[in-house]
Amino acid sequence: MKKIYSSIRGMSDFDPTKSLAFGEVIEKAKNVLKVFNYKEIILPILEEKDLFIKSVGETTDIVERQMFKIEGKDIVLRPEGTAQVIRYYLQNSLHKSSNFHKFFYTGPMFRGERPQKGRLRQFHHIGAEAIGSNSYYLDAEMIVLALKILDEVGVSKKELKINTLGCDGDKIRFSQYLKESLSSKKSRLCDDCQKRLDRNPLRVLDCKSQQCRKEVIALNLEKEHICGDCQDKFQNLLVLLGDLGIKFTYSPYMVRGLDYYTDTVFEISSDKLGSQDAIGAGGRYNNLIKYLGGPDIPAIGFALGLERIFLTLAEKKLEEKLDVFVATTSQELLGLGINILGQLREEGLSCDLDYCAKSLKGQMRSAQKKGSRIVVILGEEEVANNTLLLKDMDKSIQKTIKKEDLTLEINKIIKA
RNA sequence: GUGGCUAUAGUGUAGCGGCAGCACAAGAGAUUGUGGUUCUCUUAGUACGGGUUCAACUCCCGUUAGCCACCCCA
Repeated sequence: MKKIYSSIRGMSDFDPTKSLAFGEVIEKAKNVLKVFNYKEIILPILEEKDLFIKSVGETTDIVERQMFKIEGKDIVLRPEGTAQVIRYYLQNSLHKSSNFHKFFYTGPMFRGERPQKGRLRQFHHIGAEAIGSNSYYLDAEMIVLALKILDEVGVSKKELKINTLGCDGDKIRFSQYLKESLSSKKSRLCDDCQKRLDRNPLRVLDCKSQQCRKEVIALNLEKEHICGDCQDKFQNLLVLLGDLGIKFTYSPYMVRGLDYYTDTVFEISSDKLGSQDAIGAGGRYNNLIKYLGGPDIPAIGFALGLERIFLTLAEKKLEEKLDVFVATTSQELLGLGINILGQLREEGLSCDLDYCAKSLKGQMRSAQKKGSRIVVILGEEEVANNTLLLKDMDKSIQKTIKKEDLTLEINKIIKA
């Protein structure tokens, strides 16, 4: 038996129906982004590995074991977009051209995880970044924008979770505190958390294990680890969101897994997704630009997972209907048929004919299957009289027209 | 990355250690230039590679892919 190649693990094909839905979602999202004045940038799929080590974090799973490397080079397939946008921003010294920028991007991202529903090795993000302001009004805009996009594309049920991690100083202090206060109880934490305590103590906070949760609650954490400024800002943001009518859940134990996040973090989830329930997430990354060698400029962004968005959408029967199908009574007339197609396509009408030598009956069947609104029938009789037979498929009526009236008559039917 | 489950025409599904069925879809046709309903016919399958056995789609191992939970994240 001949070998049939299959796609690479975790990388799926989009069939015509999915592609149509994909295009529709992207288009709707882009319209919202445009209304919010975000500018699209299209960036390469390959980046220097070090960019992600420095931004996402050396000890994160993404960097430690999920990146696809180009053999023999320090180049990887991008696992996410934020670091890349900042790379672009700094490379072009955009802070010198204006003190505030809004960008968005869409495209494939790559992470070598074990695939599951809602978790692919090649998946698609649509992400937005706003660079140059630390205002909580901007935080609110970001959240409103993410929700608005999801509304527009038809994700009805979703939950917004929000938290603040505090500024860099807060994060360091709090990590230290957790390390110290939990070290005596280390043996009671799950295996994962014992490791986390050394490497990334904040992650212990959102562990799902009952035992770890108990220990975290026992610490009786207030928000004292967050400095006054950050607390005020966060409070203001929550009030503002309330005023804007945004429903949210304050999730004090939510910690995002990418090192660059600071202050406000949020996540939007759906209960239709099973284990991989986050359809979008984002937050501030006020230190990233400085950390990547640029000036001290605050920024915030989010990313939505397109495949996960699709999973939440009820499967719609999306079909592209054909305006006109051209049927001929013999193969010899195909040349004339093709001329007609050319004429119709100039008018922007979608049309097609049969290349498989089907009988007229067969052609009618396939016209019907393609959802054709109109069938143009071309036979010897029509050729002799310089006419065409025009059939309205919905009404099941047909009439003979003069060849030169073709587009006129078709438009009459379509616009009726 | 860890543990587990699954794999049968294009799709959805039966079945059995001894001839692989069904439905839908697809193609052809039903007095010859016309679609949808109906009827007839046709095409098409045990994911891949090994092993056990007289005999494997069935049992075992491996590979690949998908799924579930964990992990991670969008």
